[in-house]
Formats: sequence, structure tokens, C-alpha cells
Amino acid sequence: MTHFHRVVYDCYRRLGRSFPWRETDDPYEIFVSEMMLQQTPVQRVMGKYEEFLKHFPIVQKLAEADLSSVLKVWSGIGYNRRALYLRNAARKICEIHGGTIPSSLKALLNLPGVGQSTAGALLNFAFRIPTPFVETNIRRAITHFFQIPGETRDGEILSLVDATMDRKNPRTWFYALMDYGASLRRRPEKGEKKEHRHEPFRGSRREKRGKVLRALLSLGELTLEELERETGEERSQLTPLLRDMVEEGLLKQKGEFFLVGE
DNA sequence: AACACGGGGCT
DNA sequence: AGCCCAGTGTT
Repeated sequence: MTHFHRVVYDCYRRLGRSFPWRETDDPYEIFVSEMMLQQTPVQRVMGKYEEFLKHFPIVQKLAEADLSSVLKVWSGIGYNRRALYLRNAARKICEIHGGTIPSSLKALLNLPGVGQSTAGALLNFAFRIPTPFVETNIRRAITHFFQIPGETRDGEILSLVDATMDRKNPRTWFYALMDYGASLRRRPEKGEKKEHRHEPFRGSRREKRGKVLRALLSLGELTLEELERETGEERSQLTPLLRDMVEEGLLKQKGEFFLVGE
């Protein structure tokens, strides 16, 4: 038990957070939470998580689901392509792994939408296999405590995570470490890495994509003309955007109609 | 290494 | 209007 451990665990006792996905041991339920939490505030996930599991309680149900039904529940969380990744990951889990969430890093990384961070989180939280990983709260926790520059490479952060993690209690340790990191928001160190800045959301291509998706989810299938009217966007803006969304598998085109699904 | 990808809440 | 927030896939 080092000083670092004492600080982190002490913080956890004082202001550790409780979430539905921290109460379950079901790897599928934890998997869903990790996919939702990518680049998404915890508070927002809280509002959708239980509803999502009510609609898709087990991985087989999600695997069978139409993309439109998944996106209807997902809508509002953001980064809609993650819903497609998640549904497709569920299919792959059913086809290749017999409906069991895989517990090896290699197999997890082969699932769509699962990278180093999500795979690491899953191994620790769902399977209690101690696995170093880096995400924003862990980065903040490590750079703050060890007083290293915010621009420090993930590789170096990762080796510090590896060197300091509590291998006997991986799940609790990473909850504690992430909560410690979360408690440090709002008072960044001098050299804190500036998260790459976004364009304004208003008027952005992202916003247009969101409008298109919402229109198609609520009205079914629409022509280009109808989409122009429903979203209030110009055809010249809509056309390339629709082509990309079809390409990504978010939308499908049947004749002159566009609809949600791949 | 740089980009694209949502959207709600807060100041 | 600008900033923040449990990353991943593509180019």
C-alpha cells in the first residue's frame, strides 16, 4: 500500500460514485455501459442506460435488433455510429463467441467500436483481470499525482498505470482511480493537455447528420426533398452527407427513399 | 498525426 | 459564444 494507493482509496471512500453499471457483474451490461460512456458525460448515460437494457436485456436481443430500434433508444446520447458498432459487436459476439462476451484483449479489440480503453475497462470491470488502460479521468489522475506534463504520451501514462495498479482489486482500483481523476476536474495543472477543440456545433455537419437521423427515426423513410423540408437544410449540403451516412451503414437507400438501417 | 464524429448543460 | 465531457476508426 503506497502513498498513491492511500490517496486514491481515501478519495474513493469520501466521494466515490455509484452507478448502475458498477452494481452488476453481467459482462454484457458492463459492455453496454462502456460503449455508451465513450466521449460521453456520465450524467447523460445515466438517463439512457436502464432504458436501453430494458429494450435489449441480453446480447442476443441486441444482435437481433433493427438498427432503427437501437437508435431510437440511443438517440440523445450522441456519436450515433457507436450504436451501430454496439449492435454489430453484439452480432459478432453471438456468431463467433456463442453469445459470451470475450475475456481476452485480442478478442475484445476485434469487436467494432472497442479500442484499448474500452477493452481494458472491460477486462477490469467485467472479468476482474488486472489490465492497465488510459482514458481521460485516469490521465488526469496520473498527470496530477505524479506531476508530469499534460502532453505526456499515453504510452508513458500506461506504464505508470501498470506500475501502480492494485492487481488484487482491479475493479475497485480503477473505479477509485477514475473517481479520483474526475474529482480533479476544473482545476487543471499548468501544462494540462488541451483536448482538441471542436468547431461550433451550431450549423455544423454533425448537427445536420443528427437532424437527418432524427427525422428518419420519427417519420420512417423519406425522399431527399422531404429531408430538405424536415431538416431545413439545403440539398447541396444533404447529398454528400447522406452518401457518407449510407457508406457508414447508418442509413440505407431504396430507390429515392432514405431510411435508417444497414 | 490529424480528422470526423453528438449533443446537453453550464458560464 | 465557448468550454467541458468514461474514445474509436479512417485517412
